[in-house]
Amino acid sequence: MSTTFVNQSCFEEQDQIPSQMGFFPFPQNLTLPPLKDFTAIAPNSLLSVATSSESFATTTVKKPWQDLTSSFGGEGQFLAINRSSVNSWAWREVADCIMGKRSGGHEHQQHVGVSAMKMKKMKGGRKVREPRFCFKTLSEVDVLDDGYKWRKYGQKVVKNTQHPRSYYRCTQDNCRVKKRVERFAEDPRMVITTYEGRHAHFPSNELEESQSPSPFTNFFW
DNA sequence: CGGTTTTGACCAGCGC
DNA sequence: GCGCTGGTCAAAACCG
Repeated sequence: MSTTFVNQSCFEEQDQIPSQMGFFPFPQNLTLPPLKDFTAIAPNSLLSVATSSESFATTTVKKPWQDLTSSFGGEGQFLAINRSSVNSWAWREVADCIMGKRSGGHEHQQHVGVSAMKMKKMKGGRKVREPRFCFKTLSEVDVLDDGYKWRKYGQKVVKNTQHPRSYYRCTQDNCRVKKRVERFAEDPRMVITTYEGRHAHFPSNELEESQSPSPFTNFFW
C-alpha cells in the first residue's frame, strides 16, 4: 500500500503560501478549552484537505482567532477549526474549490486563500483512499491534543529531513483512523499533522464529561 | 500487570 | 530485476 503521494502533494503546495505571511505562536498551554469538537490550528497555518484520491485543496488560515472562537462560542486562547464538513468557513472554501463550484461569494475570500490541485492517480485506480487532511502549526509540542487517544506504532526518518515522522493510530476499537506527525523540513518550528480517515466515535475525553454534546459532533474527524 | 513507546525488520510500491 | 523509500509490524523495553 503506497501512501506517499498525499504528503508530497501537500508539500508542493506550500510554495503558494504568500512569502510575507507571518506565523503566530501556537499557545503553550492546551488546557482550555479541551479540543473536543475542534482541531487546534494556529492562525496562518496551512490547512490541506484531501477528500478523495483525486484531489485535495489547501487553504491558508488567516481569519483572526477571535472571530472563530466567538462564532463557535469558545473562550480559548487559540484558533480552532471545526472538524465538521459543514458550518466551517474553511472547510466550505476547500470543498467548493474541490467541487469546482466556486462562485461569487467574495466575503470569504477576504479571509481565506484557497488553491487546489490534482493528486497523482493510483496505479490501476482501484484503491479507495480514506479522506484525509493535514495542517501546519507553529508549535514546540509535536503532538497536539485533539481530544482523541492515540497509540504510536512507528517512527521513521524520511529522506532529506533531520526530524523523524511519527505514526499514530486511534486506540478506540474498530476505529482505523491514523495520523502522522512530523516537523516541517524547511522550518522545524512548524509541526505538520496529517489525519487519515474518520473517527467512528466521539473524542475520548468527551465521554468523561457530562456536558451536552456539541451540535457539530455529527460530523467528526 | 496492562497499556504504551521504541526500534529494527519486513514489505509493498515506484523509478530506473 | 534491483535498490530506494515510506508505512507497518511486533518483540522488547518502558512506565504508571
